[in-house]
Amino acid sequence: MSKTKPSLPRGTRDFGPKVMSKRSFIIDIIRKNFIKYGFAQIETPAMENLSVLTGKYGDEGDQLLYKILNSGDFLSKTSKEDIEKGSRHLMTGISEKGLRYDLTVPFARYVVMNQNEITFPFKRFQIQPVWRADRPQKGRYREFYQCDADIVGSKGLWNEIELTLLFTDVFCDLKLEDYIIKINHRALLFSLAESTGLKEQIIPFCAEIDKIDKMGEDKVAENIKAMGANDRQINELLSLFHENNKEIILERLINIGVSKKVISAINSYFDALAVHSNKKIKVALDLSLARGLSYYTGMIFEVKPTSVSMGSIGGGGRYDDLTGVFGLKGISGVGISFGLDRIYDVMQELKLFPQKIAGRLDVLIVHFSEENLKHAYGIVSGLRDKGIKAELYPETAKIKKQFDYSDKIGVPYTLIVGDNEMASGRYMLRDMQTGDQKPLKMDEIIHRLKQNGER
RNA sequence: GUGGUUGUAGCUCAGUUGGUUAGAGCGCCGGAUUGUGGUUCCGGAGGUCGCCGGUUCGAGACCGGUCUUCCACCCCA
Repeated sequence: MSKTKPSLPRGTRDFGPKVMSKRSFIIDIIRKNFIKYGFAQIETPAMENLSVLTGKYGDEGDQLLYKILNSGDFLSKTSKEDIEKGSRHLMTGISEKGLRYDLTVPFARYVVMNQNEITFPFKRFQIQPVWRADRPQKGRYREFYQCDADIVGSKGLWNEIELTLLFTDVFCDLKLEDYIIKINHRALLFSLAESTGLKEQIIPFCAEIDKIDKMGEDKVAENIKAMGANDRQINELLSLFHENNKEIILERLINIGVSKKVISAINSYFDALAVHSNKKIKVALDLSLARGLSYYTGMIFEVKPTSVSMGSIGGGGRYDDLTGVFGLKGISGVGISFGLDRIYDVMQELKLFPQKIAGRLDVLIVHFSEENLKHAYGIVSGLRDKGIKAELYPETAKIKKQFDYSDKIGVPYTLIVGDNEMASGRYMLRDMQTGDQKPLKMDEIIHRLKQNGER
């Protein structure tokens, strides 16, 4: 067999122990909060049938789907004509499965397939990787984790409020403060498009105003004009974006035809959040927020870091009829998603990871001789039985080498087992940070290590 | 998918208009130090210059392709 140079597909990564402990730090906080809010965990397969995935993410989304070649002689049922018709047509004959693109659509499929067992409202969370055949950049990967929480089968506004609080709690626990939750409502966007005379071009219209931050409003105004809006309509639109007072904005939106029901929902939403004044809720109405995913129908959310150049680190919204395409009508849902990999990148850039993320060990036992080593067998087990993460240096080696190892793995304490210790029954516990060491009895050692482990 | 950009030791990078045996710092290994790590000193290992092909007497350097990195579109977590 010829030797191959090891390599990884573009946009995918290995996670070593150091990175993994930081990723786990984030995941643990997200999971803990999901559970605190009463969500139940599920998992779905990495691959789904293409019939489930295609057509749910718009044309661009479909192109970003990873498709899996059929097994066996996948060309046997194709003809020359199929090949001549192009890869798009050919694909339908040779590929029936694809890697999931997000967690929401597989969840919708799950809900429909398990509708008889599910009690609504159903709250589920899911933390799994998704795959997109995108071109990688910073903060953009081909394999990345999403952490989703959705509530289906309930139209109550409390769900939106609760998810906003969930966003807030997670970022608070992460000590990530440089972010803003932007919210908007599809109905507002729709009315804006209508009053700008672009009712029929709602999607391109949204795509344009979504770019105001990036391209500036002059350029966007120009593009909207090219779509057919007149100067008066454009000025009207821009003046709305210039308005900072939320009440005035909402009032003007009523004037352009947004239903009072939607406006009062938005008002109730902000009022309810104001009640939770003990939390620092960083939420703002942003009329330019559009979001791409085509299935949102109500309120939409996006979490943007404010001091780091990075795309959104979370998002979500309400979808009234996601399960409809799978044959289950009338199930409304709302959900949010945390982008684990981007949260990691932001926290890394802002140096927000705690200095001491729980290490893999509480204590390492070092020794001077074969006899010491054997004597220590019982000590490690004893410590482990007490719930202490303990390791025994597994072979005789120079004590210097063993301390060197302790240093590198960053263990907070070493326990020294030598002839003196064996004779006295008191073992030398060394604090690797300060260098202080003291001969202690076993129960004192356990007490000390447990205290340190809980910190 | 379109356009650009990057690649030299484990890491960060030097390497003149193409010219002997490709360098540094950090890290790594060993020793100074046979019951004590982080400092210091001494010694050592480590490179098919991303990969394939071409031009040339001669390529790390030039050309083509490919993979990878990052960036701008597109889109998005």
